[in-house]
Amino acid sequence: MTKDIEQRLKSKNIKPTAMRLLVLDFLMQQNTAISLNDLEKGMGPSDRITLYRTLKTFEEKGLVHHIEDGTGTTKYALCMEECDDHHHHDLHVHFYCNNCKETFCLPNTKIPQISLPEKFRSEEMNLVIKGVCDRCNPG
Amino acid sequence: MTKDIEQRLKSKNIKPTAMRLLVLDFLMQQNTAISLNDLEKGMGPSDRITLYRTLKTFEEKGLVHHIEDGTGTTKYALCMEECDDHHHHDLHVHFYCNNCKETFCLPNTKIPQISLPEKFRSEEMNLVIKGVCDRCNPG
DNA sequence: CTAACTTTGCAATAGCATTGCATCACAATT
DNA sequence: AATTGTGATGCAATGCTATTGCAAAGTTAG
Ligand SMILES: [Mn+2]
Ligand SMILES: [Mn+2]
Ligand SMILES: [Zn+2]
Ligand SMILES: [Zn+2]
Repeated sequence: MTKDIEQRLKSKNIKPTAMRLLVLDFLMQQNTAISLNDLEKGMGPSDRITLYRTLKTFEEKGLVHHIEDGTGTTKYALCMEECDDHHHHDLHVHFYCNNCKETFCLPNTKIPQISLPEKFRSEEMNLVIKGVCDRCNPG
Repeated sequence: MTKDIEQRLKSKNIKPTAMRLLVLDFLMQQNTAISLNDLEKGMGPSDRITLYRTLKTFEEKGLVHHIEDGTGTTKYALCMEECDDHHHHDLHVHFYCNNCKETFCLPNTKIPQISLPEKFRSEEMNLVIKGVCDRCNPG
């Protein structure tokens, strides 16, 4: 149902254009975080910059979040929490597989509370764990 | 004492060239992590690429570690733990100040143990906290 | 001194992120 | 229905950082 997708955009105050419907549809099919390149290759022929700005818009509106996994290439994934245009609260851990080079959201693995030194105030946290993912692990 | 610095290089199996002595000296004067640009500006006139490779060498030998703080620019800082050419164990937290834009090592703030989902195996961890640093915090 | 190896400097390239601007699509207004 | 304003899109250009190739200079061992 494209209605679903359209509704999801509207609920985040994003105008549901054709391009945006396609991008969101594509994002919903992923089970790993993807790069702008991945998006470009995965979609039909479309302008890279428009895709870039679509992702930016989605992020601003709290529909996707970006992940800096240490590869130098920003990855994007749908938000699972109730993010909005004012706050992202992605306190889940991200995982980068050294073997298959995929980046995962681990929505059920939360970043624990950290007690910082005196007078440091935390506003955001980003924890990336690198290793071998479930699919690449034998056994 | 330049002898000190020289010894520190030798103990990590790094040949103490003039350039490397200067770079290490500079690094030891910092109390935040610095970028290649910072290094270039902070040093006398010197070749950017040589500085880049010097940092790479230092990192390979376990003298410095790099930090991806999410700004897109890699930062470097001296290792405090007993890293060697085979293993970095920087399980401390890094902090990026949204106000002064500096990146800090918090050597006394360790990354807690995280229990990952079934079959995910951890090899490295990187936790960056963003917020306001002690120097930028009133009170 | 010579030969082998390492470090340095300069030039070039590769990648990704980001911006400017003109055009297009759409929806509200008259 | 024509007008007009706003946002979305497409294309070109740029900026910035990381990275590599190669030749010159420096260092060390025999
Ligand atoms: Mn995520
Ligand atoms: Mn550190
Ligand atoms: Zn994997
Ligand atoms: Zn600060």
